[in-house]
Amino acid sequence: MLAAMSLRIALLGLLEAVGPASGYDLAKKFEHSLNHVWQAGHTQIYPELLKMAADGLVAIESEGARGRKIYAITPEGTRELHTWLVEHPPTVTVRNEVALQAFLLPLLARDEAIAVVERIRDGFAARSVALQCYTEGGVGSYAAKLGLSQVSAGLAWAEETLAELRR
Amino acid sequence: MLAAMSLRIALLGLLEAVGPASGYDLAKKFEHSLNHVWQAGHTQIYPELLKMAADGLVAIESEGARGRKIYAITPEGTRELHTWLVEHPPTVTVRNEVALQAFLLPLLARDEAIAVVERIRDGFAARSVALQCYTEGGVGSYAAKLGLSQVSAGLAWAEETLAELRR
DNA sequence: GAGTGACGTGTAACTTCTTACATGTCAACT
DNA sequence: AGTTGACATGTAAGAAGTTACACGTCACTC
Repeated sequence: MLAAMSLRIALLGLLEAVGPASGYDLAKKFEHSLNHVWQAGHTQIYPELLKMAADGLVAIESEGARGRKIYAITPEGTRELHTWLVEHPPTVTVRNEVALQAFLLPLLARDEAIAVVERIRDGFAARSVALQCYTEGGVGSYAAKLGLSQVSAGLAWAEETLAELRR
Repeated sequence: MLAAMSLRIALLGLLEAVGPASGYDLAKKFEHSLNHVWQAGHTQIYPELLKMAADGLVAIESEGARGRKIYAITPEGTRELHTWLVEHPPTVTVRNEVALQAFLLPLLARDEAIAVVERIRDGFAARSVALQCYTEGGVGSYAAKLGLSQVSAGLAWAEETLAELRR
C-alpha cells in the first residue's frame, strides 16, 4: 500500500456513496461534483479501475450496452476506504497557479497587476457560482461548503487587493 | 513552450525577486515562503535549473565554496516570466486530500467524522500560524494574505462542521 | 581528532498526471 | 440514408513529481 493513492480513494468513495457505476459515470462525477476536490480524466480513471479490480477493491458487476462496464465496490474496497478516511493524516500539497501569480504580483507594474488580479477575481467568482449548486444536501455538500467558503475568502482578497492597488 | 511549466516560473520569479541564488537557496524558499504556493524538492529543482540554463533563461553567475552554483536570471528569463504573469490565465487544478476527506465525511459514523474534522481543524490552525509571518511586507505578502484568508475560511468551516456534527 | 549536523549537488527508479491518438455504438435529426 | 453528437472504452508517449540513494565540504563541539 503506497503513500498517496488518492485517486483510488476518490473512486472507492464515489462507488460507496452513489453505488455501482461505470468508468464513464465516474469521470462525469470528477468533472462536476468532485471538480473542486480532485481532478482526473477518463484516461487516468479507466486504467486505475482495472488495477483496482485486479487488487480486489472493486468488481465488474455487469457489462451493459456499448461495452459499458459497471463497477461495484467490494468489502475489501470498503475496508480500504474506511481505513484511509479514519487513519490517513491528509497531506497538504499546494500547487496553485493563482497563488503563484499573487506571490509574484510585486514584480509587475501597477496596471498589469490590477489586470492580473481582476482576472483572478473573475475566476473566483465563476467558481463560487459553480459551487453553490452542491452546498444543499447530497454527497459532497460538506466539501462544497468548504470550497465555497475558501473561494469566497479568495474573492474578498481579490477585492481588497484591487482597492489597495488602485489607491 | 509547454502549457504548464509553473516550476520554471516559480524559479524565475524567485531569482527576479530576491536576486541570484543557488539551487539550495531556492529549495529553502520553496520550503518556507513559497510553501503555501508551490512545492518542490531539490531533486526537482536542480535538474530544472540545468535545463533552464540550457534554454538560456538563467545563467550560472559563479561557483562558490562546496560546489555551490549561483544562478542569475537572464533578460530572456525575465521576458518569459513577465509574459507568463501577464498572459497566462491561471488554471485551477485542485487535488486536495483535505477536501476529499470532507467530501467523504457522510460515509463515516458520527464519532469518526468528528475525529477527522478535528484533525483537519488542527491542520488549518497550524498552517494559519505558519502563514502569519509572511503577511507583513516583503515578497510574497500578497500570496500570504490570500493563503491566510483561505486557511481562516477553512478553520471556520471546521468549527461550524464540528458544531453541526455534535448537535 | 572524531563526530555531528547543516551545507550543497546530483542520479535513478518509480508513480502520477496530461495530451494525443484510436475505436466503436446508439439515438436523433434531416 | 447520412450526419451529428452523446455514449463508452481504451493505449502510448511524455511531462511532472516523489522517494531512495549517493557523494563530498565545512564549521563546530566534545
